[in-house]
Amino acid sequence: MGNQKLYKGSLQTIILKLLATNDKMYGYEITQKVKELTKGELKITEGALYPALHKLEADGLLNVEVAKVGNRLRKYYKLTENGTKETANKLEEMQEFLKTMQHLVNPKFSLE
Amino acid sequence: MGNQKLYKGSLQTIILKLLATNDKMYGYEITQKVKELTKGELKITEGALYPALHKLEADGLLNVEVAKVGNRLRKYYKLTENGTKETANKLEEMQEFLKTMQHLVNPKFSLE
DNA sequence: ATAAATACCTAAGTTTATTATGCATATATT
DNA sequence: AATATATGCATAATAAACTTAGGTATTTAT
Repeated sequence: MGNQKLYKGSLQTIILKLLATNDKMYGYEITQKVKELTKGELKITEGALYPALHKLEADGLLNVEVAKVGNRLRKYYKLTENGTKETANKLEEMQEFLKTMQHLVNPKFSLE
Repeated sequence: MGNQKLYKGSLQTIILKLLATNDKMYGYEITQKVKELTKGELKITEGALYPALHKLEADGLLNVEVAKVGNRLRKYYKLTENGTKETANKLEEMQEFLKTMQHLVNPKFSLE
């Protein structure tokens, strides 16, 4: 597993992008999806995830809908209208960041 | 300018990479070089830079050599042998991070 | 039975940066 | 000549975003 600390600052963007692709997801599902998509390279800890979800909800970017599956709770999160807009912004910023960083650390293989 | 907070965690790698390319540099020069290379997208603050340089030196990855230019001091930093090894590691981690992130936020344009 | 997986959560502490200062010399502008 | 900007170093207080460690409870696999 690579250097986890490089991912600092990108958690919100990752969550928003997943919800843009998957419509609605619950917390545990997000951790599993990220693990799967990154082949174990990135493991979202719950101590980071849940506060992040609560903040996104407080900021009006996510809606929550509680579901009961068997005897257990699930909280499904979904993008609000504002959340969809903000996702586009954050993805653009992320793309610019990745391009800049790629250029910085390896000019030969820059994306532009 | 994009989202500065995405760069959190990558400062050490950026410094090491610059020193791998430019042999020796002083602090202020690093801030200017980064601004130039990123076309103003990333501005290294001095409050982040100097403590980072001191830490890299304390960790034995950099050597410092003081020079006097006119009446003003410059502290030239240079990779140690260990620093060169660590730079290679950190650049590999960075490449993996960038690839993973690219894949996460935009699977279509993934680098592999 | 017991362990591991699923599912939520919070609090203390750490890391890494930003913001705000401070000091001093050199150069450009009014 | 006075003032602002650029060069060059540095630290301290604060903030942001995590990790680590802990808690509760249900479901499935061993």
